Amino acid sequence: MQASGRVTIGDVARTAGVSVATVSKVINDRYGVAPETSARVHEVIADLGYESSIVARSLRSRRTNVIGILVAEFEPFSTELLKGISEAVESTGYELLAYSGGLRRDDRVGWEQRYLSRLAGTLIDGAIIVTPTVVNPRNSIPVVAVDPHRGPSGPPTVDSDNLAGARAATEHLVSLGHTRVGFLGGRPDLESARLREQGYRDALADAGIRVDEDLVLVGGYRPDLADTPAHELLRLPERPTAIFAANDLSAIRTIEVARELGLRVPEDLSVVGFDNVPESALTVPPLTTVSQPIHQMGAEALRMVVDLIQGNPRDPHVRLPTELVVRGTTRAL
Amino acid sequence: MQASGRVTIGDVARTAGVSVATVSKVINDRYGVAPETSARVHEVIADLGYESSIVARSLRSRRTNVIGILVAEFEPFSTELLKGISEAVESTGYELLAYSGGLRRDDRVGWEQRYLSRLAGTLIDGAIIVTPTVVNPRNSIPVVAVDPHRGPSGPPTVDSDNLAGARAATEHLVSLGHTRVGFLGGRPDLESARLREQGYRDALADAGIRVDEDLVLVGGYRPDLADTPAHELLRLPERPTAIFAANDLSAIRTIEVARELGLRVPEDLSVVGFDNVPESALTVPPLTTVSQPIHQMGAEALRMVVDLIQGNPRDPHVRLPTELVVRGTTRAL
DNA sequence: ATCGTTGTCGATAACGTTTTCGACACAACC
DNA sequence: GGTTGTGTCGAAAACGTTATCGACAACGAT
Repeated sequence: MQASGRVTIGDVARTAGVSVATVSKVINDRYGVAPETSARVHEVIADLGYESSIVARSLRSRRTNVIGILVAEFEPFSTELLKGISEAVESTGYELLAYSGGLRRDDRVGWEQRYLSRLAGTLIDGAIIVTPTVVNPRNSIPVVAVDPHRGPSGPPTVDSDNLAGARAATEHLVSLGHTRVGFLGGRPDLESARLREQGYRDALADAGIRVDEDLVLVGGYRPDLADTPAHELLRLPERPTAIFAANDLSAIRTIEVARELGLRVPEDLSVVGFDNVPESALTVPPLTTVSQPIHQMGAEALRMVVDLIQGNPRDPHVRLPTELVVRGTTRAL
Repeated sequence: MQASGRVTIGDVARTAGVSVATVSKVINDRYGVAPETSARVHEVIADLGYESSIVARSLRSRRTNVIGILVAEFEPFSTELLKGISEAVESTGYELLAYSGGLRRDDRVGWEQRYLSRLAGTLIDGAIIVTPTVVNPRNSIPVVAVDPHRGPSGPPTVDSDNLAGARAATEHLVSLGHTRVGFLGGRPDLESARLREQGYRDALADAGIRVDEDLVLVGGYRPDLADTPAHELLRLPERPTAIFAANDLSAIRTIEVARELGLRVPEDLSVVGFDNVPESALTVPPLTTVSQPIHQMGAEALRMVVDLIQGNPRDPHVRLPTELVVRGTTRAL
């Protein structure tokens, strides 16, 4: 009978000869419906292939069993995170909804609040926001941020030890004899980018190497935003012999730029990345990088948001260790 | 004033001193509202940080500008696809919503229809379903499937040339002198798995090698489902000297199993995968595999579903080429 | 017989939005 | 001064669901 495709609860009710209220009770296992009635309704539901609309359901009752993952874009980091989250969700009974608006180049700021407003209070019970700039603590639903971590008073956060990782990467280059080490930065509004730069500076300072500010450029964690600074670094009169890029995508782009300029990696230029996304192993030679346990970070974020939803008390900050992975793009000077 | 977190259109209306209808018109640029009123409402919207709820909006009007990507699980293939889709969506004005229910081990069948019923007609304008078993053509919204392709009469589909790819993989092994080549199959309900097995058989037949049915086992595209058949193959009295696994995840698991059994790859066993997901480069040595242009497949799927939504006439079947990528896990006998 | 209890069911009001349509004021026309 | 337009607005219905609460019947206990 269903007029236009969709089978509604009304269709089920009509077919089964009961009211929509009763059908709703059957679906949600509410008390107060006779066994035979329930059986009949179940039968009709199976017959018609009815599935309740998430949308209508969530509009009415503030509970959907869906956790939202809000990302600006599906790039390697956020999809790795997604894999970790997906593995961890299996046993929880929650469903996953990863959302990404079609962002224009210019409104890449403030998307977090916008997405949250559009989905929260209705579609999702909790959210994991990936690399948000600002996250408003006074939200209706629990929110966990991945990346920012501005001290113990900040919002619930999962991140990794960016400072130690960047330090290790830079120390690795220094130990190979590099003294002119360039830094291609990340998104300036992110704490992780700040910490990675800090680790770079700390390591150089410890080694007694003065930081040449010409060698410290700002990128944005995206290949297209790495292009200009990479060119700039590699065209310097006194070219750096090594570059530490703030994430793998930038490092990969740096290698490409180096190739375009006729430089060999690692013979003429050593490159280190950060993240250890699977793509980092695809370059030739494979990229030396700092590994973040991204899957584990995703799993932690999921556990945290579930705990917050269910009201379980817990430490709202998790920081996981990083580790240097030496592969093929670094070499002694 | 907002009582419980969420700012609704009602709050905006009250604050601006107009009706909700007027606010709605302002938001949607409908005709019939005075410029000054519009300006005032816009101001209030900015002040209150109002964002219309996707849920309520989509419940009422059958148009959301959101495209759903329905997956059983966020594993490497579907997330690669997601990246391709995400790149292609930028210019279209659509938003992306990737959905994955928390599937239990046993209800991995029929999830496509279930997800579709829950989201379609309401939340999303069109859907891309990744490796569905059945896809009902009589749906309310346009649906593009990635993977199945049962002839020109099937539903709109994007896939790759599985047959040629599997053929190339097997021929590669044969050309290296392998005659006992095992096949670790994929999800039996998928056309791609069928075709990959067919390509394997064809190549062996062409080479004049009889197919030993003991060497053809069924897996399921997942590491856990590859475990048993991998063990089985490698414990055979007459062990195969090479294994062609129907996807990279299975191939990677096969390598691990081989290691556990004390076999060296590629010295004692050559392994070829299928897909060329980034993870395939992470193994040591990196995996020889058949490359599918997954990003491009995602982009094609997106273009197709957008065309279908907008009613543009187009060929509902796209098949992209595959290519053998020889890396480190294969060696001459 | 009456009363409370228990079990079953359905009307109905929300949830936040869009859309339709009628109300109203005002200007312009004959 | 009536009639017709034109511009602006709001009341109300609708979307598909859940939650509340009252109606009703059957039944056992007084």
